[in-house]
Amino acid sequence: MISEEEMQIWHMWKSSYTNIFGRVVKDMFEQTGLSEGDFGILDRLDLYGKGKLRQQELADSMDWTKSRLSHHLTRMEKRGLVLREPLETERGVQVITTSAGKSALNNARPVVSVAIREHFLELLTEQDIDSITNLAERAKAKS
Amino acid sequence: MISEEEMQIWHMWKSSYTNIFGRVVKDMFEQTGLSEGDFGILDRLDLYGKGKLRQQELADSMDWTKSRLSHHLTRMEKRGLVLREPLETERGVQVITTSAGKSALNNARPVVSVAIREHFLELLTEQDIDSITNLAERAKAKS
DNA sequence: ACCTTGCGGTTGACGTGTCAACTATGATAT
DNA sequence: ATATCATAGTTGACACGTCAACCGCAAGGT
Repeated sequence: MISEEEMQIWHMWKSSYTNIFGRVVKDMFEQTGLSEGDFGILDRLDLYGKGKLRQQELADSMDWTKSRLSHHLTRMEKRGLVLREPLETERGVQVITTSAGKSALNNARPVVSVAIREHFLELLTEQDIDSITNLAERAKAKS
Repeated sequence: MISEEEMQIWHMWKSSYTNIFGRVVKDMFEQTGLSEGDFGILDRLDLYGKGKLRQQELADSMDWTKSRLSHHLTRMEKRGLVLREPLETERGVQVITTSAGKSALNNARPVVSVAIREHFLELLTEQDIDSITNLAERAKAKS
């Protein structure tokens, strides 16, 4: 069993995340039309693959299941942000950023920066950063 | 703009939450068949209303929109966990926990405790608890 | 050659959330 | 009494995620 105080910690932790993350995502969506997922995908295509990546690599780098990615790409393809092309050398699919995707990404970068700074980084003390770093370490090790 | 390190903090923070929260939710669902939302609703009905609550109060206490709650209750009603009854004295709807709902809740409490302890509390130092508390304060103030 | 295995990806069903539009009803002002 | 307004709740469309079942294709073993 868990004490009332411990349960409070849990609730505070959840609501902090929900609030902050929600604000960042909302700003981004309102100002750029991109969701977190959209941004993550375009970002990785740009950084790791200069605009192209194999679907499976992409899924791995985002820690997403192939199903989740497949669904998401279907939606993004419909909006003209990316397109899919079969690989010639081996089986599998290349995901390619369209020019619309590129400009959406470039558009979004500064917006995302500002939102993260304003809604998240601004709130953090040095100690918080320590905690976040350490907790991330311990949380990852578990998996 | 944001430095590489700052972006790392953001990513670490997101993935810690996703990992930990995901583990808790998964344990709960696998062992009790309840989602976070289900549990939250049944919990509040029990604590604040001895099994009954007006829909709007419930929504407020969970920080959910009425729409979100309405959708969720529709699903829970279908599964026999709660039922809805119009108020006689005023307009509005009473949400009532069924006996199936009650036993699901009692069933779930210890499971939730264990999961939160194992996946979350175990990972925390005193300093982390401080940080969580303070950040929650600052994150709430903003809204 | 044939069969199995595993990888890469898609699909459909369903739970979850948001948003905007809608209905209905109580409260308030004139 | 009537018009207006706010509150309570529902609904439909759609984005997002998970899960399990499925398809197609390479690689290896026999």
